[in-house]
Amino acid sequence: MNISQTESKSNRTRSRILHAAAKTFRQHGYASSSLREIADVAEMQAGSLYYHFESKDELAEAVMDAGVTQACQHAEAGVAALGDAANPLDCIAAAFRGHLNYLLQESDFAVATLRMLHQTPEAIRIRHTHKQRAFGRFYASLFERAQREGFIRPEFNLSALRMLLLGALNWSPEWFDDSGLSPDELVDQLNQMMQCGITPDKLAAFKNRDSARRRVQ
Amino acid sequence: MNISQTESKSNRTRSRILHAAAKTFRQHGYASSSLREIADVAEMQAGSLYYHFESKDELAEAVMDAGVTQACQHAEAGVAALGDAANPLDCIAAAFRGHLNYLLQESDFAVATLRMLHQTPEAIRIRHTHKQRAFGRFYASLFERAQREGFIRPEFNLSALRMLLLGALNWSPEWFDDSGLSPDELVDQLNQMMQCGITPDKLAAFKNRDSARRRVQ
DNA sequence: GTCTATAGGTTGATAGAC
DNA sequence: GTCTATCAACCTATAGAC
Repeated sequence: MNISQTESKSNRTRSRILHAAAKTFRQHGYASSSLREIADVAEMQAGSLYYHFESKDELAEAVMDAGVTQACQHAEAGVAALGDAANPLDCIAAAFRGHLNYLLQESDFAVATLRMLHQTPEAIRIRHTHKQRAFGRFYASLFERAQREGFIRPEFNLSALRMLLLGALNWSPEWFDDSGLSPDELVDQLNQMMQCGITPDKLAAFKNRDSARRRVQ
Repeated sequence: MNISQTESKSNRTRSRILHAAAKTFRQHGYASSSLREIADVAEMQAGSLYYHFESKDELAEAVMDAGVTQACQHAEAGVAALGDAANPLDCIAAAFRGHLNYLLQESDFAVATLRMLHQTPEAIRIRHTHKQRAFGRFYASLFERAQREGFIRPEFNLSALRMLLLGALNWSPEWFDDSGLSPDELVDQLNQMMQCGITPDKLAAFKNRDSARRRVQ
């Protein structure tokens, strides 16, 4: 009893520090965030952080780990909710929905992670890249299945396609607040563009034929 | 004569410092890049930087200004090369081509700018946001014309669409080196997805466009 | 214009009281 | 577990020699 209560208390403090760090790192990046500021947000003194974390680096890495893990979990949960019979494009769309709702609503962790990438010591960056790849493979398998089953045209380079789309997601926290859209509306736009393109078919086909002819003449 | 030679020498040194700063900021971000390191790359002593720049902030802002300006110029140049008769989707594709070729090949400035955004003092960030908006309006006008003329379906929120696509561009330096693609191949994938989507049924429409685009390069 | 030397301030981290 | 006090290292920026 005593032990579990003690652990629970310690864990809650640790969590409070992690949230404070994520918030601060998100706002100012890694190097510009001092332990004094993080401690201030967590309502403690800077020296006290060291009871829970060995160094600033360890704290940063813990935030980054949580950032990838949580983003991955939300994307996977989106797919899982669809059930087994879903078609591959719906799976990708659902992963984006889970991922983006998390990225835009809940998460200082994931956004802090994206913004800290090129500031942390190299050892951290290397380890983080490996963890990130596991997340990448999850998405890669969704795209591979979709292409294999004929839902994505064979000429697409799946790796490039995946990274372009993840880039669109990852960049969205930079501007989303000014857009006036809801996360779900934004995902709808992305999925529409991804699956059907932006042109009205017949009009585009017609105009394009036109402009092609004009240019070839 | 003397004056112009002096100015030329001074300008060349200034440029050397700017390039060193861009390279260093790109690699480590704003706060983690010390003036000593920048000076080292520029092959001078840290104190000497102050003859050319008043502060680290001014140096950072100069790099960021160059980053937006150059990216904007390359996007505009891509469109300008098309001539007046080009259709709106070709204009967007050409802007992406110019923009992305710059972002992936030439530029420490633009990438450093993207990575410094949330680390600089707020005054810099605010001024930079204003300059960035001018670039945004350039793209916005391309998309508005395309939608007005029927090349983009009316249900698309143009602002969201634009920012999603620019996010895909802005994120590409993070992974491009591992992709094995050329910048032009990457732009082709992006433009294909944007215009026709990734599913098989619209392939024919794009192939029509393809011959037109390739003549323009 | 560039150098060296250094002031003045902040940072990550440690030690010891409670 | 948290606090206060403090150290050593590093940073930006300045001053003055050349």
